[in-house]
Amino acid sequence: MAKIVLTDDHVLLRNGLASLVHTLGYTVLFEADNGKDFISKLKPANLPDLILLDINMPEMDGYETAQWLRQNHPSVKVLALSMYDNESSIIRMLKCGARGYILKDCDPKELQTALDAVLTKGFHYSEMVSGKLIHAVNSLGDGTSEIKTLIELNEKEMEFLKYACTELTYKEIADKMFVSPRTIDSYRDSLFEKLKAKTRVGLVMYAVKNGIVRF
Amino acid sequence: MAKIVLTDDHVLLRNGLASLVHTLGYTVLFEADNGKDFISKLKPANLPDLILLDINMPEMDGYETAQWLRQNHPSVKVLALSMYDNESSIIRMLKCGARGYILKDCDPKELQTALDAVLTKGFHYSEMVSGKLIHAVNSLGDGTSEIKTLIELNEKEMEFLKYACTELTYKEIADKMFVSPRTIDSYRDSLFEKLKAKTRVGLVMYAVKNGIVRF
DNA sequence: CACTACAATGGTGTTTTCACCCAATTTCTA
DNA sequence: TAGAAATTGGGTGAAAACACCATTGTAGTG
Repeated sequence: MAKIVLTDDHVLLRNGLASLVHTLGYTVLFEADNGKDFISKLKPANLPDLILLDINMPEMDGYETAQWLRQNHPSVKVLALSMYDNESSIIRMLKCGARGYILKDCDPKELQTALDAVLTKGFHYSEMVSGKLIHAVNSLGDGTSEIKTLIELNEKEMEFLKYACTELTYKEIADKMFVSPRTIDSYRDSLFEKLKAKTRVGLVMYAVKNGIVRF
Repeated sequence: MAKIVLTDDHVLLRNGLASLVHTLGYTVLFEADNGKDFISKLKPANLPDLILLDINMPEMDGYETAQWLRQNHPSVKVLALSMYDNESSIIRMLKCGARGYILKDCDPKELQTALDAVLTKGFHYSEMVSGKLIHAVNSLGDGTSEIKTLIELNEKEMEFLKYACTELTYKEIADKMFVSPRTIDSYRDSLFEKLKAKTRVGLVMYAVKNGIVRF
């Protein structure tokens, strides 16, 4: 009987998952509100077989948690759970070590399929969330290899992107980040290219879609 | 034994709600994916006592559904369910006839309290979702009265706001809406004032927070 | 009817954003 | 170790966004 942990900041959804997981014959080892909570509740002597991991959470999100798991307890399989099916989140999560990726509004049957697949086969790519990824998955290898097409944002760009979602002007953002306004221009321009955006609004919508800003 | 209907586009969350509602001793009459689905499944001969209604849904959202219910079946009590606790959503939902408003990440106990309160007392204001509203609720009256502080957006402003969340320039938006660019300026300025925003990014973030744009 | 309110529009000017070209320094890498 | 790539920064000009003020027409209201 496989042991499963649920990590999601939405208690009610967790409840739904718990009952479903229970009826599927698995054991819910425990539930956690976020990555930090999960780590604090984890007992190395009684590791779960699988963790159902939400991406957008306060304190410590799904990406960080998955990475931590890969480094500290690689035997625990990660099945990512997300609100939206945008390609970059999926790839990023898979890159962090997730064995599969399902949507919160999926059918319970699909969750069951995914759970079974990850536990038995070790992964679940399904029809890869509305047909995305077909081109990217091929170059995925063993799960630790790099993905070239992935959108990588460095620390600075990430920080800038968050500020870009506020009403601060670029000059004000420059002050906050202790760099010159020209540098901010560079950050913006490189993000425009990476995210295929043309305006600041495009950046904001990208950040929203990818859970980079919480609201 | 009260009859309850669950309307939410997230199947898993609905599952959680269903099991919880069930253990609380209530009957789940049926579940629906969105407002349209709800209306099609509703049988006038067997009306529910209460509907747990999500706000952000495709096809027909919580606001529309609540309004439809108030006009067609006012005896059905509405308990709104939302992701985020921003004041305007709450007020708007209450104005559409909701008897209470709880968050998706609330504690199951709070849901129980809210359900019981709405079914017995007819309403549930709790600590009003993180202390907001204390000033607005006083002027609420019987639930059908107008609220002055409410943010009302007309059709044009709504349409503009959606376009503002794209990478279109104001000029292009003007073309799409068949008005002059000056008129777009007006829409923008009135939104700035209503939404207390200073920049287009502020408008976008408002739209995101309030589920005016889906992503 | 006069008065008010509001939606649509225009003019003008400032600030912010964006595009394009370029340079110095560091860091990575072949 | 030489060259490529990334990081930070600069200048300029055009386009977009924003502020403020004013006019017209229309709908509603006392």
